[in-house]
Amino acid sequence: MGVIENAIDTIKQMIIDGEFRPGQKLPVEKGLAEQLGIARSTLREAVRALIAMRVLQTRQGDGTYVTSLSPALLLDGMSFVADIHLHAGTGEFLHVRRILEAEATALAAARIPDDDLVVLGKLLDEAEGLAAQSEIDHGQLVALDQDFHSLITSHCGNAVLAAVIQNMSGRTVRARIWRGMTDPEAVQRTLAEHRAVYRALLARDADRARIHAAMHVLGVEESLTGSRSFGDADRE
Amino acid sequence: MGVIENAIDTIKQMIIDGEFRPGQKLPVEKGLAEQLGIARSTLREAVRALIAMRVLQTRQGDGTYVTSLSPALLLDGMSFVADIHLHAGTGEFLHVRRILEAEATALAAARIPDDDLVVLGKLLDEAEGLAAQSEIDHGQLVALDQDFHSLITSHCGNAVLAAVIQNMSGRTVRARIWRGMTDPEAVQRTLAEHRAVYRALLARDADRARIHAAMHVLGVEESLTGSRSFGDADRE
DNA sequence: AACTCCAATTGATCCGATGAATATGGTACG
DNA sequence: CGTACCATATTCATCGGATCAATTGGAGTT
Repeated sequence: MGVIENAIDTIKQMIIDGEFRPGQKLPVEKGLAEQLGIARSTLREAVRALIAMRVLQTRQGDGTYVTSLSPALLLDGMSFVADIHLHAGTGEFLHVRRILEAEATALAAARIPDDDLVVLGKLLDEAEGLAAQSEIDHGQLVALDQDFHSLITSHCGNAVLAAVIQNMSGRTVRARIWRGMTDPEAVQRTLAEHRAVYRALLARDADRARIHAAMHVLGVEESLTGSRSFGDADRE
Repeated sequence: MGVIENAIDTIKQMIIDGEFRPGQKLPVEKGLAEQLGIARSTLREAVRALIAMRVLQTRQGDGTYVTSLSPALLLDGMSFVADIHLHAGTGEFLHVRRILEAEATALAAARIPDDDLVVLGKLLDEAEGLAAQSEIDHGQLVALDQDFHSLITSHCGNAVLAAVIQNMSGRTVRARIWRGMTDPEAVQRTLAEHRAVYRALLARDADRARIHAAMHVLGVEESLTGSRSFGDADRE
């Protein structure tokens, strides 16, 4: 095994063993490099790999720190995977999201506080107001859509589940979905589905919430795979 | 934004744009560094980050290549996330796995070829033979368990779904589950659940397969969260 | 006590050199 | 002509040091 891979594993293990704890500051580069018996540039490459995994974080002039290591943080590299597979695998990612989001929405039905139900209602109102305009601001709709879904899933009681869903459709995918909705009717249908989910949550009805959430994502899936209007059909 | 982050994004974008395709060889380090206007060591740190994401791969003496970029490859960094959260978040990961594996098993009921059903049966026979010994080889059981589950989920018809499940319970988690089964009765129960899933698949009964798969993972969840026999209860 | 400013600390970036692994092309042999 | 072997060039791996830039913390001032 290479020196760098070795250093990466050593640092990882030190974290797993609790020698370095979340939020803790690591020794200075020179010191840590000597401790591991490697050159400073080599250590930097190892550190850089761990930064990419969101395990470490550096602040120039200050030091290198272990991140919070929260699932949400560590799993957010997944959105890049979703983005890079825009061409072929979008449907597969959405399928996973459908399975998880249906379940998370059902779980949230029993847990979401009344306050946040009010917020959801306001998000819906805002989105519907936006969609009624002659010039639809798709960027704003994407943001509202993201807020709506993540507010719900954040109350499913499982941080890992919420994080996976969040990253399952990356920002690029989500933006593309809404951008593809040139048909005003599709926008209306999507908003109606959102409201159906909202009503099920209001009624604290987990089963209805699950079904409406699944239906909603399924509608998105079909609008993407059904109508090949995205210019990617040329590749196998 | 830092020079390195810039380089990482540039290379990513070149891949997304198709300038660098899967399997393709990148320019030599010195050349690419000059092209991006950065020093070679800086480029190496960027490349190292992309290697950690499984986007690039280097072969000393040969060159740097773009990987296949398959979802299975890109998502396999997730298992590290699962491993690092052994202490607190195991239950949450298993919950996600339960949701996904139930669905994947149901999907596989209609798709798994007869040949692989035969293989599944053999895996079960082997595991049961192993469990009947006086000295149980837990390592071997873990391997068979992994083969059993991944053979099923690989036939769910969705590579992303299969990859996420595969990584949802990392090797460390899985090993720990089996190691925790000091009670021979628990081993027998687990094997019985495996066989129930197998029978449902044989009958091509998606609903039964889904329920038995969910039941199986749930049993594992409860054996972990119910009996705090893993020495991690000292941390909050 | 609060503020300003400077110096030490620390990561960011660059550079050049050497080592190690691989591929390639040529050469000798069958 | 084809194959096996070998020398060499190519390329990544690792190293050590130099300089730049950002942050911090304390000295000095008000």
